[in-house]
Amino acid sequence: MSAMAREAVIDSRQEILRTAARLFQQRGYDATSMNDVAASLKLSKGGLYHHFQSKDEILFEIMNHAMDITEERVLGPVRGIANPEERLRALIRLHIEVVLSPRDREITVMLHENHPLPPALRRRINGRKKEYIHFLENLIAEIQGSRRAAPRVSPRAAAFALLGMINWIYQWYKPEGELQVQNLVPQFTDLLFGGLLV
Amino acid sequence: MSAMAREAVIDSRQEILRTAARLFQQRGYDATSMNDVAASLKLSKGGLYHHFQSKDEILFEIMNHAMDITEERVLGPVRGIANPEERLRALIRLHIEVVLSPRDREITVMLHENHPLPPALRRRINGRKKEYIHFLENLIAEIQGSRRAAPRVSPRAAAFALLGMINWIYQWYKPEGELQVQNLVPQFTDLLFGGLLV
DNA sequence: GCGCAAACCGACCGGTCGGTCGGTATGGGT
DNA sequence: ACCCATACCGACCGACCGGTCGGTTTGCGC
Repeated sequence: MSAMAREAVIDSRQEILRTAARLFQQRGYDATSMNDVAASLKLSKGGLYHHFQSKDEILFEIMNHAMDITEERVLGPVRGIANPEERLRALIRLHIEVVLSPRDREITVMLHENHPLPPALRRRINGRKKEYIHFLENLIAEIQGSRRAAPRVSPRAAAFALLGMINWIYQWYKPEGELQVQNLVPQFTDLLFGGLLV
Repeated sequence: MSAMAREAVIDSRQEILRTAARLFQQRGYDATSMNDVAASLKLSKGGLYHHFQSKDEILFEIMNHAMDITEERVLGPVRGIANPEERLRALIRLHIEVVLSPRDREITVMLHENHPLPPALRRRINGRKKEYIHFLENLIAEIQGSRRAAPRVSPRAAAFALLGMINWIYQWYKPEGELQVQNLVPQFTDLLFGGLLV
């Protein structure tokens, strides 16, 4: 197989994943049939099954890609920042931007559709999620460690709280609403660092 | 119809809803068939349809009941508290307890399954959710208003952040994990009021 | 102990689902 | 010009879905 043909395969697989992710996000995974996905790509269902073995595989690849995006666009840039507090501020901003990016529907699919994945595949996704949580937990511990007294909030609880704040956004966010991404980032950052009353 | 018979009807409807909520939470709404629900109740599918017109109706009643529970067990007790800060502290505790209560599976079904609801019914549930958000937003504004300087975090952003922190818990909470409800409540409360470093 | 409505059963319906398969079109390499 | 892997089509499958319906059982009121 030539290099060009190999890349064409990768391209068409990724185009399928992008379209499927869009449909899964809009209608939900169970409510979207393989026929729907195929038709959106101007493809027959048989043609679609030439590229993927099963609906499960498509969902898994979407979620795996979502974790790739997270590592590339959140963890990657953040690792280069020396100051821990600035590192966390950047992580909050980048994570929010990824969740709200209209281009990356894979993220919200991953956040919402974990039930339908077969257990073996779900464990692999959960493993990658746990890496992210540990990174965040250690980062928070590092920031807190520089203070003299032991903080009242454990790094683990703070990490889950922050993830909840951010990952829940897709449930209520409206692009036309009064709370836009540019207000959201500083407010969530201030809240995490200083609480309600700062 | 006698009073006893009328209550029996209500009872059997609520027993169906309880069982359906348990199954919907465990397997997901779409992945649970009416046959599954009927079989769990030792009922035929026809018998189940004697009590409910459609699967949609069951889901709607579960979510409506979830909002009833929230108003009864969170908003109700909280309204009697005069001090705004104490009111918010109680709301956080009660809301977390309701989300984590193994008895009230309706709550997590409501949090997770909004897509499958027909638009008309979904609007009714969303209306009730918005009332809760406004209550929380006004409460936060009241607390912040007692301070001299204008806070950096708007009541709206803080309300959504708090809801995200709490409503996301069902995604990661394990009863056997190290983060139990009795640690969770004070830590989330401290975080909201004072941030990471307090 | 009879009447009657409510509760329930089980067979059934049309439709859709994820997935399969034999066959055809296509286009780059030689 | 021909080869052949790859891409793709479209008819088809068995299972199961939500929902219906005619008929039977059940149990309370009188």
